Amino acid sequence: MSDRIEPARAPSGTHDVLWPESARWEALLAHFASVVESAGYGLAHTPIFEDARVFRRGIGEGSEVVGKEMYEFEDRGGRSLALRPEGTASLVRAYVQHRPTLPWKAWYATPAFRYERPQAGRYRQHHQLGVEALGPADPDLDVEVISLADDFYRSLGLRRFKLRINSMGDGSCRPGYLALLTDHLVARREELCVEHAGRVDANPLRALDCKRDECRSVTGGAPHFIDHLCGECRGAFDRVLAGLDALGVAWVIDHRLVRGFDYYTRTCFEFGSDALDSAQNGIGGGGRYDGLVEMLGGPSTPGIGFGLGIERILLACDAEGVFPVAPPPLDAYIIDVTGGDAARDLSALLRRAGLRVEQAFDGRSMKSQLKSADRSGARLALIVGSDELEQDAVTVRTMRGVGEQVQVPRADVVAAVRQTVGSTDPIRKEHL
RNA sequence: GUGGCCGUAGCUCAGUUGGUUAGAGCGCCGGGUUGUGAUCCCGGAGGUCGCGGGUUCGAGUCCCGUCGGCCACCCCA
Repeated sequence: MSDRIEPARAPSGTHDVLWPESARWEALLAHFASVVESAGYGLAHTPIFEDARVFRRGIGEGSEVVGKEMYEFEDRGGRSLALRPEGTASLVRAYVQHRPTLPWKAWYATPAFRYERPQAGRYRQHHQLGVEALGPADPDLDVEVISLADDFYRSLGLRRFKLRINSMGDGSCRPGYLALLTDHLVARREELCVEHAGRVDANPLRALDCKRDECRSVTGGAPHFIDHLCGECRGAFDRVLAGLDALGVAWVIDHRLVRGFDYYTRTCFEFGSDALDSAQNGIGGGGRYDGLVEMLGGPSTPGIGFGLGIERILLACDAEGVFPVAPPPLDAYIIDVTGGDAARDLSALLRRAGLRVEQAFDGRSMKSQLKSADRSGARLALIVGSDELEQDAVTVRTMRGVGEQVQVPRADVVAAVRQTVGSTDPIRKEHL
C-alpha cells in the first residue's frame, strides 16, 4: 500500500510522560512545592512564549542559548516571539509588568525549549522547577535559595550530588577582573583550543569553563575571580559561604564556574550529580542577577534564583536508586458478569462517595475481569454475578494475593469498602 | 551545529559468510466444564525487519540518502 500513513511521532528531542511515570512527576512537583512554599514562595504561571526581546536582553545576545538555540518565530501579527529557553527572564518580566510588593518570592514549573542536538538528559523541550526572589541584596537570601534546592534534592533521597559555587562580581569589580583575565588569556592565545583562541577578547569568560586540555592548562593558571572581588562582593560571598556552612549545605568553590547567561552577578552556583555518568550531569543551577530587572525596563532591583531540570533529576534518582514510582492504588475494581448495569452504577456510587474505583468494560469473562482487577492494583474486587443480583448483594474480595471474600448487602458496599481501605481520602497520600 | 555508534513484534533481544512461509522471553487476548485474579498448563493475535532508493537471481543481512535514538564536542537543566 503506497498510501499507508506514517505513524505519527513526537518531534525530535521531545518526549511524552505517560502513566505511571507521570505519577512520579506529580510527586516530584509536590515535593518541590512543599519545600519552597514552606519558605513563602508562591506559584507563578507565565506564558511559555514571550516577546523575543525579553530573552535577548536578559540572557544576552552573545549567549549560546539566545544566539543559536532559541525557538524564535514570527506570529501572524508580525511580532517576534520566542518559546522560553529558561524560566528566570519570564518571571522577571512578570515582575516588571506587575510590580508586586518586595520582597517578591515566586516558584514555577515549566517546560523550557532549546534547539540543541538531543541526547539522554538533553532535550529540545525539557522541564524546569525554579524559584526567583526579588528585592533583598542580602546574602542570607542567597543562602536561603541555595539551601532550598539542597533540601529539595535531599527530600527525594538524592545524596550523591555536589554544589559548586563562585562569584562573578558586580559592576565595580568585574571590569577589572575581565581585564586581568583577558591579559592572561591573550598572552597565551596560541595555546588555547581552536574554539576559543579567536574569541578571548570578545568573551574571555567562555574560555574559563572550556573542558579541552589546551584551554584547561591555560585557564588553570588564570587569576581567580574571588581574589579580585571588590570589598562588598567579597564580603557578600564570604557571608554566603558561612551561611551554607551554618545550615550544613556542603559546597566547593569552582573558580571556573561562569554561567552562560549575561544577567548573572555575584553568587553563581550549580548542582551536579556524581551518580550521572554523562556529560549531562548538571541537575540545577542559578545565581544572583542584580541587573536583570533594569535590563527589562524595571527599577534597579536585586534578585536571585535557580532552575532545576526535572528530567535530569529523575535520571539522577534512577542512578541512585531512590524516589521510586509509587502510583496511588485504586480502592476497588468492579466485576460484573450480569450485563454491566451493576458495574456502571456501583462505580459511580462509590466514586461519588470519594473512593477510587475502576470497572471492566465490554462484558468480558469473570476470569478476565479479575485479571484486570489484579493488574490494576486495586485493593478490593467487588463482584456482581447472578447470585449477588438476586440477593441484592455484592461480593467483596480482597486482592493482592490474599483472596478472601465476603458477601455484603448492596446498601452496605460503601461502608464495607471504606472499612477495608481506610475512611479518609487516600488520594495522593501514599506516594508523598 | 561537528564527529561517531545504533534502529528486528507493545517491551528486552536472537537472527549464522545475503538464500525457502523472520524467532525467543516478557506482555497482551482466549481456554483449562457448570461464576474467581496473582502460580501452573495449553492455545492465539501481533512484525511496513525506522523510511526511501540502489547493488544482486535473491537483502533484516551490502551501499547511499533520510528520519529517529544514543555517545562525545558545543552548551546547559
